[in-house]
Amino acid sequence: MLRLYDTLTRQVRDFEPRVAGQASLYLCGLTVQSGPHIGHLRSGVNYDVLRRWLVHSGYSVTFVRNITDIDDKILVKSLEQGRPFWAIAYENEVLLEAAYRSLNVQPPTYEPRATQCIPEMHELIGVLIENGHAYPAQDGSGDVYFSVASYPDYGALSNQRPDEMLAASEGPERAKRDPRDFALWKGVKSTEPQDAYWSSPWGRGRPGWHIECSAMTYRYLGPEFDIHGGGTDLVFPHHENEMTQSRSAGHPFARFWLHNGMMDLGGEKMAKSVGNIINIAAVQARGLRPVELRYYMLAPHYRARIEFSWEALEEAATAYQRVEGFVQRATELAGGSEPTVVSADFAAAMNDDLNTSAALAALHEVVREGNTALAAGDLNAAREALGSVRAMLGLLGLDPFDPAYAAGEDRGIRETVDALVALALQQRASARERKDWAAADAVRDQLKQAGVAVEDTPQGPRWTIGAERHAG
RNA sequence: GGUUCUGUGUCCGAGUGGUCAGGAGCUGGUCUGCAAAACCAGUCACGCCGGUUCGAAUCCGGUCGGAACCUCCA
Repeated sequence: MLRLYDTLTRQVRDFEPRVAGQASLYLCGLTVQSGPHIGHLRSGVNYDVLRRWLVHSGYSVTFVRNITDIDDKILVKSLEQGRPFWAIAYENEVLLEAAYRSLNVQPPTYEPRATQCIPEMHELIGVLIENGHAYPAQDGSGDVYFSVASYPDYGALSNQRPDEMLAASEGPERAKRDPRDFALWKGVKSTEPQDAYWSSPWGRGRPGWHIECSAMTYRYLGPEFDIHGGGTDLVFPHHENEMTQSRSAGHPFARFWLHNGMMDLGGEKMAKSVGNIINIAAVQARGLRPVELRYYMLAPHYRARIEFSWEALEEAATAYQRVEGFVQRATELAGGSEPTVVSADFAAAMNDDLNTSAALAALHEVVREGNTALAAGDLNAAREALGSVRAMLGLLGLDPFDPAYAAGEDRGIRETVDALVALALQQRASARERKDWAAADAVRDQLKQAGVAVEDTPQGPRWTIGAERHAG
């Protein structure tokens, strides 16, 4: 039985889906105002693992992850660059998709963009105005606000009392009745790109931030769905406001609220505005692979904060390589095995609020057993361990044989390298035969410099192309 | 001011009222011409002060430190 920590009730609860056998998930995706950094990608990886685990647990999963393709920052860039807002949004969306792919994050079932749901937003806002939860501004600005005072439970998700909150200040205070009221619809401003507006019953304008998610969840998942996820930084005001407006419209909304911890660097949340960001390209420039980054992100629990450091990432890479090494050697020696069953410890860990940290510990147990079997020549036991290890790796999206990680590997080149290395190893073998250790080691050292690591095994030498470590 | 999270061994990082986290590192051993990999053994712990308890790192109170949110944010 899967148990998940729910932010709203602030406790770990049994996951009971709305419809037996089905699970509906909504993840607040990114605002595509720039390329993603690894902090952004953490939520994608975390919820990808949740999704895989739900599928493994027998659920039919509908997973929606949105793209916010219009917001203040995108509009500012639009003006700065003299390009339509959608050009900027789409450019960054493409970068985001590439980053997800490199990390083996599966595409969601649906990936709506905020601007694709404008009619649904209008409908929702209309309902809220009708039932007295929202009001069009009286100053002719075209803004429509949600009235926080109309919803007694406001603050339930973030556990705050409205009277103790600092007043929100959403730009110039136009015509809010209460400073805590938030915009559902923003009327035209002469200072913004004029191609970023839609007509509406309240005049030309653009969406407020929170309404998009309420509209998209309703359209793709219905008035009630199982899990709503996002980073902890979204709890307030974004998720609080989403829940408030959807419930005010009569929708029960999310049954579970999941929030992942932040990726920090230098003691602060990784953020472009702080300037402490690391992206995938920087990781690769350091000689580390995306799959190793993914392992690093799954090593701690999803709700824990990660204080990023290269040292810790490199340690994680070493740990992953240990697992990877077993998978490769076991496959070579014991023959391939399709993924089989996960260990009981692994399943228990995953069911316990997705404790990937404990799950990885369970994985390493089986890897060690498999290595022991290989050392003892017990190929049956090794093959059994291999199947289990691959099953567990697959659920974490870390299987080294996953085609997602083979991208960019050119088979033709691989064969050429294979032949060249074989030639070099022949020379080394003959040097070893005449006990010319210096010559033999020279061959090995040169291969090493070229990025080819040679190991002698009872079955003869084997070689692997290691990730090139950074040189300082 | 309010809300929430957090402080574990050399490092990363789980967890539970009493019995092994796991990984990285280091030391010793096995194997190897040497290495590498692997295996075996060892290494090292719960911010501080009180309290509850037969027993607490795990519960409670206090205290010190760090972070997130209350403004755009994964």
